[in-house]
Amino acid sequence: MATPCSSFSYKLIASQGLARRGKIKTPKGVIETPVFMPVGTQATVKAMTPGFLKDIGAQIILSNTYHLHMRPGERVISCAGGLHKFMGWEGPILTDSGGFQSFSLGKLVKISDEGIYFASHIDGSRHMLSPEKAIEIQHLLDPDIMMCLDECVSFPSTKAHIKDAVRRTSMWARRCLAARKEDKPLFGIVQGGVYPDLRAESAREISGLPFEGIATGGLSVGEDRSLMLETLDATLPYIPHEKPRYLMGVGTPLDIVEAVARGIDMFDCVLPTRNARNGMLFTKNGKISLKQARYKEDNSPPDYKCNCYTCKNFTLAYLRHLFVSHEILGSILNTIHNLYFYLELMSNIRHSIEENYFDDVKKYIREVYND
RNA sequence: GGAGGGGUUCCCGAGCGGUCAAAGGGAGCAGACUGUAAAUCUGCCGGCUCAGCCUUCGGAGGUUCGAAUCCUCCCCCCUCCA
Repeated sequence: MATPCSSFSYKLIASQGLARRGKIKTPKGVIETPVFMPVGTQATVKAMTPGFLKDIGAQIILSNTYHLHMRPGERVISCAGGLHKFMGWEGPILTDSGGFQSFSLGKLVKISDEGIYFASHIDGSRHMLSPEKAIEIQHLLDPDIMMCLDECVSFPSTKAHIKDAVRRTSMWARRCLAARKEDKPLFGIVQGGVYPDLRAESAREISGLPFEGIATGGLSVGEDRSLMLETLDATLPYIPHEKPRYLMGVGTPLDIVEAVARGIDMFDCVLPTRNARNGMLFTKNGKISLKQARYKEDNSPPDYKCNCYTCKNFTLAYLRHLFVSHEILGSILNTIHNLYFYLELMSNIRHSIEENYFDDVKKYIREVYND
């Protein structure tokens, strides 16, 4: 299918089973997939400098329309020359639409066909995000990939409620397409809760529209892993092979491996960065909680096999001390490590698909991260 | 020497006759975190043979059906006056 954005393309270069190894071309560079996108909601990946991100191999980061609209406002960013210049990150950026905030902001939100009504989480002021507005803001932010405004529904929800969210998400998808300018890649988002028929319906509708990529949203919102994977299985057959497929907001190392095995190309998740700030490290031997007393005098690195700056230079005893003392450096070092772990995992996944041993990676992660 | 204030569970600190194993912080311990209202949130935090019992509110006596709370003496600490 022809796409309206000549500067954007997806190329499949290898596969193993349903798992895909590909390349996404953007004006800001090529993205090797499967890819993990660190989350930088407020035009910053918390506790990281753009330089650190580059050093550990981040290819693309995610930012957020709702948050940047509230503060500092898209005009400030546009005036600064766009999001890349504003935040000092030269690589590709994907901006989420703010649809997820209809889920996460809970009581501060009201939804109608027109759009999402927010009471600002900052000062309580009233705002409305319509599909057209979400696209307009994103154009001003000037990312490399824009996301459609969707309605992300919490779990569990009634089928009627989800059916309505699917209907609205499809309608908004068309309106987003109508509002976007030809040169800016735009991804559609599939909803449908955990109902296979609604997922299929949503996937067919969204896939029938001329998006550059197709995202699956509304998962990992409370349902357990097996249900999430069943839902993915019910969704992916309806999503075209020639476009990148993005599973939004996912997930744990095991979630990612399972989703790659089903043909997902792109991920983003707050876990490595948030959990780092909360004293939890991902390692090749499983999770480490720095607040545990057992690490008080442990002078080993978090992970002997890890080559990140943190593991090469610091001990668990020190990292625990920083965490317990609420020292800023703790957040920085933990975030460097966790993102390095995620990005290295993705690199291993990519290599394993090319060399046909992805099953080994899958098996290994299942053993270490099976909770 | 005189006048006043105070000693509470690891620490700070409320309580001022029963509803007190004793508010609230902190520390400690454990858990959660999935398109970030998150450097956040939750639980535990005297002991036990644990729907009950035992030991605790500077110490020793006493009043009372009942005391961390009232009385007496003693031991410490702080402020002011000589």
